[in-house]
This record gives sequence, C-alpha cells and structure tokens, in this order.
Amino acid sequence: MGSISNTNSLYINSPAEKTHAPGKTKIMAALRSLLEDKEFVSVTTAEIARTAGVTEALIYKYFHDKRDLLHQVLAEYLGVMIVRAEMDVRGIKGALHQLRKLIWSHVNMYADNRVFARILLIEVRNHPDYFHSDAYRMVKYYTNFLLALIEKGVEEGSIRNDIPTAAVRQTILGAIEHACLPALIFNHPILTDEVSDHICEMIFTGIVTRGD
Amino acid sequence: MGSISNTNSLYINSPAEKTHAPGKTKIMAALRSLLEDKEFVSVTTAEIARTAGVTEALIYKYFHDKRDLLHQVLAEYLGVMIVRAEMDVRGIKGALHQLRKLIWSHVNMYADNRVFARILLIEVRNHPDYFHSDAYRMVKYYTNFLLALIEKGVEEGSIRNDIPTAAVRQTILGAIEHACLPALIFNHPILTDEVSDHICEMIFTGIVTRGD
Amino acid sequence: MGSISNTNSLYINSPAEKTHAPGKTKIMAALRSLLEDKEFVSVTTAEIARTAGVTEALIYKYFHDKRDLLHQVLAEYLGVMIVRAEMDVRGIKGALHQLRKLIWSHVNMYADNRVFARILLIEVRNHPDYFHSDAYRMVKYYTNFLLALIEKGVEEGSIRNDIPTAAVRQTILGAIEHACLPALIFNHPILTDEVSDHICEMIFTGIVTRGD
Amino acid sequence: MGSISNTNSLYINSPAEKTHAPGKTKIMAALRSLLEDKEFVSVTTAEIARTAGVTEALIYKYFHDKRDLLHQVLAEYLGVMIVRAEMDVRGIKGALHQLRKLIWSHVNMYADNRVFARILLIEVRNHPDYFHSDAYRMVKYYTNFLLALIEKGVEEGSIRNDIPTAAVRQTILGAIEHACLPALIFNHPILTDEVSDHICEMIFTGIVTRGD
DNA sequence: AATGAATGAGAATTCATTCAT
DNA sequence: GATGAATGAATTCTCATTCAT
Repeated sequence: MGSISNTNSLYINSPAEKTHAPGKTKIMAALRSLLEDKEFVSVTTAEIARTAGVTEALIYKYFHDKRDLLHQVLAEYLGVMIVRAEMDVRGIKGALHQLRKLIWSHVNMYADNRVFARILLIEVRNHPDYFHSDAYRMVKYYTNFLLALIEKGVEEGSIRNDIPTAAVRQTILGAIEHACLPALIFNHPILTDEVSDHICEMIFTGIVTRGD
Repeated sequence: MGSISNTNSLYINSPAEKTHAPGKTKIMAALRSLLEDKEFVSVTTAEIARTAGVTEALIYKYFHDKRDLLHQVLAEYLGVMIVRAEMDVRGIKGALHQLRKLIWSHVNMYADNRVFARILLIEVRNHPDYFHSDAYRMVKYYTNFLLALIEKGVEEGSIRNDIPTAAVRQTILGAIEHACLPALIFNHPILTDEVSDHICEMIFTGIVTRGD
Repeated sequence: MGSISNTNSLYINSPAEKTHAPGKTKIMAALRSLLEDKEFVSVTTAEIARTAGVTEALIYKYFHDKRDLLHQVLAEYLGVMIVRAEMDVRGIKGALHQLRKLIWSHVNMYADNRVFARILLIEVRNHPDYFHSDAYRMVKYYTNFLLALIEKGVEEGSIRNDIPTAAVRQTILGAIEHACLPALIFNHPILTDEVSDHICEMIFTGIVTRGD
Repeated sequence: MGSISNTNSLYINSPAEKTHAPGKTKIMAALRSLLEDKEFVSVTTAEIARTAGVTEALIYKYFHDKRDLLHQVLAEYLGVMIVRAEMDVRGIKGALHQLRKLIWSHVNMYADNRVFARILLIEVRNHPDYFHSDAYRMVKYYTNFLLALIEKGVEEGSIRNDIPTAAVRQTILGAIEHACLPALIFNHPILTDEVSDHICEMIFTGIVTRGD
C-alpha cells in the first residue's frame, strides 16, 4: 500500500473546508462517518443530527433534503478526486503513462475513501435526483478529463484509433468498478497496486498499438 | 432428491407449487416480482400484499416476518439450484469436466434468475437471521457438494493436491460472485458462456496439474 | 392446607364433561390453562387454538366470540361451585355453622381454582356482556343461596335482624374478595383455613347476636 | 429536595411542570387521564395522542416507548410522594408517631391519586422493563426511607428488635396494598383515615414493644 | 447560525373473526 | 365435527420534514 499520499487526508485539498459553516461541516462529517457502517437508506436524519451534535432541523437549513446531503458529500469527495487526478498526471511523460497513473489514482481514491466509493458506485445511481446534481456534473467533468487523456493518447499514436475513445473510457471505468465493487460490498480491502496493475494489463494489452 | 428438471424456467417443475397454499404461492411470487425492480428494504409488506392480491395479514400467516419470506423465497430457488446442479454433473466423465459444468450451471442460474442472485449475493448477508435459516442450510449443502467434487478431482489426480480444497472452493465461488455482481447491480445481462469460460480459464490454469 | 376434598378435582363433578363435544372441551381446557399464566386480554385466539390442538375457526363454532368462551369457562366453574356449596352445607346444624362452612368452601374454591377466581374477580366485570351471560345468572343463583342461608339464620335467631340481610351478604362477599384478590394478583397462595377463619371472626363478631 | 408542598393537588408544586416541553406535559396528562377509566394495555397510543391533542409521533420523541411513558408518569407521582413523605414526618416526635404519619400519608397518596396507585400496584409489575426504570429506583429510595424510620424506632427502643426490620417494612407495605387494591380495582373510594388506622392498629399491636 | 417543538404519512406486525368446504 | 384459507381493522412505532423563534 506504500507510496505518495501526503494528499492522503481528504480535507487538506478540500476547498470546502474553509467555506462551510461549522454546522454544515459537522453534518457532512456525520454522514460520512455513518456511511462507514451502514447503507444510506438505513441512516436516519435523527442519527445524522445526533452524530453531528446538531438538531435535525439544521440539516434542512443547509441541504434541500436527505439525498441532497448525500450528493453534497459526494461532491466534496469528487472535488478532491478531481484536484488529485489533475495533479497526479502532471510531470508524467506520455499519455499511456499518465493513464496508468490516473487509473492507479482512481483505484487508490476508492481504496482510501471507501465511503466515497460506496456512495458513487452504489448509493446514488438509483435515484433520478442524482443526475441533476452538482455531483453528477463533477463526475462528468472527471470522465471528460479521462476522455481527453485517451484522445491525447490517440493523437500521440500510443493508443489505437480504431476503437471509439468513449468506448475505451467506458471499459476503463467499468473495469475499475468491476474490480472494486465486491470488495466494497463485502468489506474486503482494495489492494490498489494489485488491482490497478491488473486493470492496466488487461486494458493496455488490448488497446495499445502493438509496436512490432 | 433426484428427478426431473433440466428446464430453464424455475417454476415449471418446482414441487413447491403444488404443496403451498395458493396465498403463500402468490405472496412468494409477488416478492420475487417486486425484487426485479427494487431492493428488499424498499419493498413494503403493503406492496407485497397488493401485488399478490391478498391482505398484509396473510403474509404473517405463512411467514414469521418479512425477512422470513425473503429466506423462503431464497430457499425455493436454492432447491431448484441444487436439484439442477446434481443433475447437471451426471453423465459427465472426469471431475474437472464436471466442475466446469457446475460453474457454468451456477453462473447460468444467476443469469436466468437475477432475483435469486441478488437475494443471495446482496440482500441476505447483512442480517444475522439468515445464518439460522433453512436457506443458509441449503447453501451449505450446495457448497459441500462443490467441495466433494473438488475432492474427487484431487483423488483422481486431476486437481492439484497442494492447495486446500476449501480454498479452491472459495476461489471459485468468489470468482463467480465477482463476475456477476456488477451486472446484477447495474442491470446488465450476465453472459453465461463468456463468464463461465473466463472463470474456468483463470481457475483451471491455476489449479490443474500441468501434465507435461 | 389439609382437609376434605376428594372433590378437589374440578371435573369429577362437572356435568359439562360428558355433554361437550371433544373440540369444545379441548378449547375450554386450553383457555383455562392459558389463564394460569396470563390475563385474558393477552391470550390470543391463535394461542387458544394451538394449545387446544384445533383450528381457530372451531372456537367460533362453539362460542359466539372470545368473551363468550370466557363466560362459558366461568359458568362451568360456577356449576361446580354451586354443586359443592349445596353439598357442603348439608348435614350441618345451625345456619351460623353452615355459613362458616360456606365461607370456607368459597375461599377454598378460589384457593384451588385460581383461574376461576381470577376470571370472576378480575376478568369479567368490566365488560357489559358479562351481565347478560349464563355465568352471571349462576352467580346470582349462588348469591341467592347465600342470602337464603343468612335469612335462615335470622329466622333461627342466630343472626341479628337489625341489619338488612342483603347488606350482610355483601359484606361477606366483599370480605372474601378483599382477602383473596392480592394473593391472586401477585401470585401468592391463598391459605384457606387462615383466610376463612379471619373473615368469620371479623364478620361473626360483628353480626352475631351477642349471647350474654 | 426539601421544600414546599403540603398541598393536595399533585401538580401545583410539581417541578416537572416547568421543565417539560408542553407536548410532553400534555402527553403525560393524557395518559393519566385515560388511566382513570381503563387499563394501560387497552389504552392505545392513538388515544393518548388524540387526548393530548398531539400526534402519535410526538410520544416517541419524548418517550422510548409506551411503557416508558407509563414509567415516567409513575416517576413523576413518586417524586411528589417522596417529597411529601419526607415533609410529613418532620416535626413529629418519636419514630412510631412518624411511622403512623407515614402510613397515613402513603394511604392518602393512593386515595388522592388512584391512577398513581393503580400504576404502581397493578400496571408495572409484570413487565421486566420496570425494574430497570427510574421509577423503580425511586420506589427503592422510598422504601429505604421507610426502612430507616423503622430502624430508628428499633434504636429508640419503641419498635421490637426481634423482628428483622426488612420484614416489618414488607408487612407494612403489604398491608397497605392489601387494603387499597380492591378499592382500586372496583372503583370504590379509599377512606384514608379508616384504612390507615386499621393498618396501624394491626401492625403496631404486633410490633410495638409492650411497655410492662 | 441554530434550535425546540411538532407533524403526517406510512412502516411492520397482531388479532379476532368469517366462510366455503 | 372440523378445517384451511383468508381478512379488515387496529396497533405500536419510525422517519423525513417543517416552522416559529
């Protein structure tokens, strides 16, 4: 598990920290904490308030409803993820190496922030509200960033141009999800290095132009 | 236990059908049907009753509580799965070929009965009641059957004897789950042939004694 | 506690026994048995049926409703009580000695049949249906019998004639109840000899004409 | 704890009044009021809410469950009883006279607050929760107070020392219950002076050291 | 910026009772 | 003489949400 990460703590880079009112911060922290042990549906607003040390009513001052709170928590994580992703690929030469790093970074984000991963991969997708949320917009921003990287690879000639870049992106994201979901559901650790190597091996051997 | 059944549809040959009171059958069918679209927790007893065309009270005549209903639905599926598994390996020569067939049969069961797969892989595991249920006993019966097959392979010399048979079993079951879960959660189809081939390739290349 | 009582078992004298259909008998026995441990309101018809080894529906073949069953059980006890009371005063000379015996017999009936006592003193009184029941008619028959005894005492000159006989009767019945109720509620034994002596002492010293 | 209170009405001096939220106060008052006419088991939460003029949900904001409400109502009464008891024995010389007063005060409390008496003597004892409640702790506090009084009598020489003080206490409490229960159940008035005189006569003639 | 008080809609579960066979 | 199947109405309790202060 060893490596980088002096950006390991979520909130060092979080712009949120400074802007939020203390109550809002406490509420979001409370939900994050509760989601470590239970699913969103079985977390009650009463519990959130109790954990946060505020009243239930305050939740509704800052959040439109319980799901909006979930979306804002997710958005906060996504903010960190995006900042990190953009940082992580800097100083790396070659789209393919950048992509490998991005995949590693992505898996690592899930490994270090299982609550985040669970929200993103399990909790929000059912509910239609999600697709109108800021969080969803951030996800799209992130996937566009990934797409841009793939396109750069194609332009560079390091990635095959006979597969639609969007399909490549979906395969990558699918592989990551696929690899992490059971671990998230059954509470096993995600071994970042192993998982991301595995994925890269499979994806790259498939999509990389065979230099021969 | 042996007889009938190499058919696809779960309920045509189900002995359950005749034995249950009509209300009980309708209630179980209603839950199965509702679980196609939503998770167990968000299915209400009122909905089950309405869907079944009976009153809520009747549910409690036949089932101890809502979870017991879930467990009985699961048990019914498991009954079919076990009968099928035992049938499917008959007439096949060699433990390895039997094992391949059993894996195929297992994946196929999930592919054809997604509700069953979701109950087994997602819904029941949290709750401690499950581990005291008949359903759980049937699962253990099934996994013992799988274990016996592996042990036969070891005796035959077709499966390596330097890996504990229990570990082999767990790897197989884990691989199947791992392969099916994302499809179940995101409502994608499970491609039985592809998935089971994939798993067998990975597992067999690892566990088969290299004859050379 | 020792004395008489080869009429201790309720059903030796019960005319009921022969007349009832087996199902009816079992249902009544079941209720009696259940009332040993819980109040009538918290005994369910399902429990009664289960205990009796019959179906709930059968209860409604023989009894108009749950309370009717209670009343019939009570009536059966009252039948025994009346038969016994009438027997017990025979062969005794003097209304006062008969009265003493009757009081003893009454308390003894409660002591030996606590379920009966509880039904009569606690369970039936609230509900208006009781006052239209056969059981209530039997109670009135019994209290008339007691009244007749008191009147005989007055005629004999052994009981004061300056107190209305009805008031005397009420005082006696009140004293018995008063003495037995706490024991019934808190599940202590009723010590027949002690209790009836106590009552007679109090009542008699009050109501008996002072021979001086 | 000492102050105020030689008044009859429970709630004039009750400290509870000011501290409780209006809804909580109304709910407790509603239960008290309903218990005048029916037993606890047949009082529904719907009724309580309707009587209180609040919603059922509010009950569960202030009370853990229906029984907790009962226990808190009881505790409030017990608070008054304790305050009163401690006041009532002040300024009285001699343990025996204090004891007589305490018995009177106890019976009077039952006579004036029949609902209280019924809760304490009838409603709570079955359920095990009671023995973990604050109310139970207060009862123990009260009975310890009574015990201390008896012990003082023994030290003074006015109460026999050859009977365990605990047994004396139990006899007193038993006699009070015994005397009040039928009145409570059958809705007759409790005549404080008469009942307490009666009890003291019986108890004292037994336990007092016969001077000469 | 935060709270205390209160709510309405609905959750699972219970229970006496009915009726066709 | 007895049953299996089913019900309707109620019961306790939960929970996200609102609003005046």
